[in-house]
Amino acid sequence: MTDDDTEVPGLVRELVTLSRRFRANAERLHPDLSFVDYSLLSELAERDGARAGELVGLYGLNKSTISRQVTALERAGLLVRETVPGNRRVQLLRPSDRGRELLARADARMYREVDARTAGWSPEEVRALRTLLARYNAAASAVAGDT
Amino acid sequence: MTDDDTEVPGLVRELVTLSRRFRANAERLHPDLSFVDYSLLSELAERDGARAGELVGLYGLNKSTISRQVTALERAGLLVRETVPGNRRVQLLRPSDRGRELLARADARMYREVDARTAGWSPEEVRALRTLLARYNAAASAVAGDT
DNA sequence: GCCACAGTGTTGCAAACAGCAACTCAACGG
DNA sequence: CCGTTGAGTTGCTGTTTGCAACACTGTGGC
Repeated sequence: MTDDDTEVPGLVRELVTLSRRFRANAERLHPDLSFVDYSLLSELAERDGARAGELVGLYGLNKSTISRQVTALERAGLLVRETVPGNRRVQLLRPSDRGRELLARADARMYREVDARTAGWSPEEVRALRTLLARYNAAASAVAGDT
Repeated sequence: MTDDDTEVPGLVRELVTLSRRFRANAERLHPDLSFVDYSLLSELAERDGARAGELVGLYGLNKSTISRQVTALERAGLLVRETVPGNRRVQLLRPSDRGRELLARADARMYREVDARTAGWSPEEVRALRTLLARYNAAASAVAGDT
């Protein structure tokens, strides 16, 4: 589009590196809660309950994948399913107390890690990265159209 | 550790969302070259050759994982191994012509995608995201100490 | 020169992660 | 009542990853 095109290849490389690395790193940071489990619980806690379909849309995964991961979390006692009164097809997913507990511990480690990596950054820079990533992620949902 | 701490949780969530989503999206964008293959070829092309151990360090993966992925790429004819004269232990990995060809196609799609997602951004914003991510990734290597 | 040791990569095994297609069950519209 | 759509689940398969054990190369005593 404009002449910021020269930035795009570099941006792609950073996005790829981050994506491939972040998961492995998270596994090391909190071995008791896998990256997948962490991401799901984190999302459910943030939204205070969500349906499986929303998670499918959010991560662009197949519904069978989400179904299995939810089942695993439930069996591990980290999440509970609530049936919505008016509609027996959908189920509201919510982290259990134990789930919140593990999530809080994992969160603490993640925050410490990101803190460490952004040590020496100005508050504005941290904020800018968060804001720009948020915009990018939001655009992602729109572009992909993966509902 | 200043009062930008309030930004960190939000930043973590964006990083998680991006990491979990980006891979699935890349698979859809260029089905002929998996995300894993793309990341490796991209890195090899950029550095114009690298050793397996460097890739291990870069992505924080187990060396067996890299070994297998390199083997797969070689069998697919997308990469060649060169033995370094002075040292028969190491091998220099390089994308083959066919590898570069597929990489170029995948790159084109990735660039288009990122372009689309950053449509409406100012050049400075795109540049800022790239720069901040680059700094974050660079810090990652340092913090993790994963050599 | 030989032998322990460190470096580099490979392989056997097992687990987590993911997609596709076929299925069940619930809701809705005639 | 029946066809259709929506929401999840399950069988099957393939990929991605880690760990431990291995093979082979180079290096440094001795």
